[in-house]
Parts: sequence; C-alpha cells; structure tokens
Amino acid sequence: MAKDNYLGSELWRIRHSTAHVMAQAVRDIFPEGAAKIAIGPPIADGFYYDFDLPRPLTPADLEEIEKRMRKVLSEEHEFIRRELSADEAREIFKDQTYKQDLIAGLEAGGFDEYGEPIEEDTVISTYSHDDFVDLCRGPHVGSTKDLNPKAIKLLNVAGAYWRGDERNPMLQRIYGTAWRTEQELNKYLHKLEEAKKRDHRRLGKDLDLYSTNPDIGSGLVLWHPNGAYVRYKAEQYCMDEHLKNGYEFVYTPHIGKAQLWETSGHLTWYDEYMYSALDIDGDPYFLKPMNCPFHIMIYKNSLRSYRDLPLRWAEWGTVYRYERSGVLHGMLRVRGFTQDDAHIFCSPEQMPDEIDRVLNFCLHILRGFGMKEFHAYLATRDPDKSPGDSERWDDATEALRAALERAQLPFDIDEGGAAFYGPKIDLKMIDALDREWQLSTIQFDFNLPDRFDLTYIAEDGKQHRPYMIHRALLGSMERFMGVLVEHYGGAFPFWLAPTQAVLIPITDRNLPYVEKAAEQLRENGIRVKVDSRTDRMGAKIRDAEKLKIPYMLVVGDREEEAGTVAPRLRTGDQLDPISIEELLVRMSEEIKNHDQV
RNA sequence: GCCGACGUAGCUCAAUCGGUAGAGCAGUCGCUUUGUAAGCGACAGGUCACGGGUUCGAGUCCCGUCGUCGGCUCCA
Repeated sequence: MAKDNYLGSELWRIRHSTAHVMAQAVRDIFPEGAAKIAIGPPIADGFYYDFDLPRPLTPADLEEIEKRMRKVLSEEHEFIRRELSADEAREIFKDQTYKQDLIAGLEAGGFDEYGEPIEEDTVISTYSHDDFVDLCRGPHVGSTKDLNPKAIKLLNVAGAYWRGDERNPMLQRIYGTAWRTEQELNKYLHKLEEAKKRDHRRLGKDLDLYSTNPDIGSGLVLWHPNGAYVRYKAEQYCMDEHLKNGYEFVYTPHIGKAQLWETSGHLTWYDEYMYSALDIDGDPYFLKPMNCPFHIMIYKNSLRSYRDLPLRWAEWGTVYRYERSGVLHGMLRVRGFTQDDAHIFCSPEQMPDEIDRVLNFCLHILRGFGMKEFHAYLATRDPDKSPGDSERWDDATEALRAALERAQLPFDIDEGGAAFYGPKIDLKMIDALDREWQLSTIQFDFNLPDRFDLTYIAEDGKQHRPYMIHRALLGSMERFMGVLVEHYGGAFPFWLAPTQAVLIPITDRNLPYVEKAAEQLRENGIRVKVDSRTDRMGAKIRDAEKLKIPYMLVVGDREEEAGTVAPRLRTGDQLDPISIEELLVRMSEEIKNHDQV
C-alpha cells in the first residue's frame, strides 16, 4: 500500500485505536499510576506503544494484555475527541511524565503528539474511550465495536529509547498487529512465516553458503564453497563490466600509518568506526575502514595532466569497521567486508557526465542481477559531522540531484545522511522482512582532494584541483550476497547457481553413462554433480529441490539407450529427454541472458 | 553499546519438581536396483556455549563471559 494512502486510512485507524486499547490494558495490569505511557503510533502492518514500567514484561503479560484488550473490544466504547488547553492537558496527565514532555512540545509548537517535528500548527487534543484518555490527534475508529477482537495480535516486546535517543531512559515497546478480519490477520502471520524461509541466515545454513564463528569473532564472515562460488561469478561479471566501462583495477594494502588517516580526516570524523592502532616498529598503523586514501596515494604518485582524466580506479577492497555489537546482522551488517569500490578523479567540467555515467552503470549492474526495485536517497550534509564550506556542499548536492533527475529516478532526501567528505546518492534494497539495506552509494567528494592537495595540470599549464567520486555499486560483497539470497529466495538463477545441475542415475547400471555425461558438461563449464547414492530417485530429487539446484538430469535405461537425459527443473517442470549437446545450447543461452528463473 | 529473550548431536527440537541426556533428519555401513519431493535395518554421533558458584546431586538454580535473535535509526 502506498504510504500516502495509508495515513488516516481504515487500517491505520484500526491500528491506532488498537494501540490505545493496548495502552489501557497495560495500565490496568499494573498498580495505579505505576505504568507510564509514552507514545503509540500505527506503523506499517501494525502498531506499537512504549511504556516505562516497574518491571520487564513477560510473554505471560502479553497474553494477559491481549485478554484484557479482547474484553474491552467485546464492549462498546466510543472514541471521543476533545480539544483542550495545555493547562487542562497537564492536569489530565499529571502523573504521566512523558506526556508532560509531549504537551510542552505541542504548546511550544513545532512538535506533534509523538514529539516529532511538524510544520503545521498544533491543536492539543485527546481521544478517550472507556476510562482511558490519551494525548492524541487522531483519527480513530468510531468505537471499539469497529475493532475485531479476532484480528488483533501482540507480537513481541523490545527496548526503545525515549524519543529514540540513547541518552534517554530505555522504555519497553510492545509491537502488535491489527486487521479488519481474522483472515487478514492469518494472511499477514503467514506472510511473516514465509519471509522467515527467505531469510538469508536461514538459507545461508540450508544452502551451506557461509557461517560465522565465535572463536573468530562477531561480524566476520566465513564464505563456504557454495557462497564463494556465487560471489566469484558475481565478481567476475562485475569486473568484466567495469573493464568495458572504462575502469582500471588497483590493489592496495589493508593497513596504513596514522598520519595517512590524520590527513584524510578519518581519525577526526570517522574514528568511532575504526579499530585501535597496531604498533609496527613503534609507529601506529590502522586497519582501513575505507580505501580512498590508498587510491589517492596512487594518484599522487605521478604528475597528472588533464589529458589523463578522468581516471577510474576500482578495487575489491576489504575494509574493517567497528559496528556496535547489537547492530550486527547475518551478512547484512558485519565488521569486515569487501567493497566493490572505485574512485573517479575528474575535472570539475567532467563531473556531471561522470555522475550520470556512474548512475547508469550502477542501474545496469543491478539489473544484471534482476534487481529493479530499490529506493533512492539523496543524502545531505549534517553540519555537525562534516567539514567544508556550505556553498560547495550546496553545489555538490545540486549536482547529484540533477543527475537523479536526468536518470528519472524517484528519490527521497536523507537529511544529514551524507559522508563527512561530501553528499551522496544511495540505493537501498528491501530484505525478506521489508527492511531496507543500502547497497549502492555514489559519493561526491571535494574534501579529500583538498586535504591531500591533489592537482592536475590543465590546458592553461597551471595546477588545478580535481574532483573525486567515491562509489560502490553492489556495496559490499557480504551485504550484496545477503540481499541476493533473499531476492532469489535461495534459488539463484542458472548463471549464479553454485551447483547448476545434478545428474540422477536411476540404477547403478546407469552410473558409467552418467559419469560420462557429467564430464561432458564439466568440460563445457557447467557446474555439475552426480548423485551416486544408492537412494531412490525420489529421494535424490527431493534433496536437489531442497538445494534449489536448477537442473535435475534423470538417467535411466531409456535415456541411456537414446543417448539423452531427462531434465526436471526446480520449478517441478519436466522437459522432454534431450541430448547433452542440445542441453548445452539451452544452458549457454540461460547464462548469456542472465535468465532469472 | 542499551532493553529483553535465547544457546542441548552437523540441522530441527525434546528432557516433568534439581535425580543415569533423547528423537527425527543428515552421516557411515549393510540390504534393496528403484521412473520425478523421503525404501528398510544397523551403527556412530554430546565438555548440555564457556568459566565460576549453590547443592549429596545442576542441562535445569545463581553470577560472569562469549555468541545468537528481536528492537532501539528507518518502518508516516
């Protein structure tokens, strides 16, 4: 559902009202005044409400809360709106410290009843039902009769800081969902179950793609042969495309002296993500959190002419960043990862063309993986976290905006989300649970060329300052792999599949023929396995289906006599028996076209 | 990092009140020679995450560490 249509819609109001009923129930299971209520908005697919409570909530509490909610919903209570003065509101919520805070924001203006900044004028209002009153702008359903007791469910309890700020108290947040009908609720719960099956952490185990190990450390990924194969094919494709697109490759070390990171500004602006120094002969060295300073040093290695520009240097560069333990997530957020990084050095005049070129190249690469749906952001400056004069920031931001518009790519503004050295365009993909993960990034940089005093000799024979673009298209191989697994639900297209075909002999006497067929496929570059176990064919098919292998090639006496194999696709479709030669033609077409099935 | 939950065989899970750690799948071996999603049987597989404590006795209770999960930013 489009966001604009959701706000204030029937489902939105159902969830908003259900949140109020939940807050009422939570209040009632604690002694008078012990439960402090904070905020409880509707969200996509449900709602939450934050509470400050004298003790942690248990699963039994959730059941009790749900029970009390159903009781309220079995009665009829109107939702009644009332507008009131700040003083009246303060009196009604006199024991509710968080509401007092919100009332102050409403009274001063510029904040809504959730403490979020808004532009429109605020009117202080409450909604009440039964004996429960909440500071609220609405809208709500008419009465509790409009809420279906069979279509609500509380999902989980989580911690959340008051106003999202970690300096504030930690509240307890209850997430719930609410729908019109029991069927809708069940459909949604079923969708959550299905999403779990697509989770890359689940599939990473099932398909033996990767693991992590506590003895190695959190957020450090071990790529198993299957995962490594997919990565290899993905990298091979991307690298070839890079060469075609005018890039050159470089390789650089994993560590560099402190002075380098001082010059680059990383130790000033990025140190919270950097690991502590290594001591080498008394000099401090740091693991690289980014590749840029190294590429810059290659640039500085010679005198550069305008005739050399643009220089497009790419490196599959492995970086290490300290991420807080609680944010690590499978392959999607890790501490060591390999970016498909590149830096483009160009003249100011070349900049707009280069941005266009990168953006188009990026879309081309992503399409090669069947990715067409993503969310584009233009990330702007956070003045507290970035040096440089604001005029150049504005110019650079406008240059990126113009490129997005030329590419006719819809985008949102990510206010203050820029890198410390310049604004950027980010493309984010959606995971199995509808969470967004940033893959591609195209970053404008006028900062590092200054810091490192980069120059080129222009036509006028004088030294000029080049511009720099940082960009990663897949983002990192780790995160890309995670998103890719979820994108395909583990069923990689033929060109990427770690095992492309499994040969299934029906009886042992078919084994020599099968081995020969396998050899022929292998010689033609197909990744094939032979299932020579003494199990029945049905069992072998079942196992191959679980591994999502694109082709199962069944061989019995009939095929052997005819000199064919009987292909079964993982979709369950069976093809007519076909010779290896014909099969190879079909397969090479699929590889060439990156067929997505 | 913070709040909460969790950690038992390669995987998915069980073990009542604190009383000898169990199953299915996977694996190995044997039998079966099989026609499109699980043949039959046997065997093997464990420092109950790790460290400490309480107890006659700890997978179970307590403390710490490590790790994982949900959330904390987005999800309007």
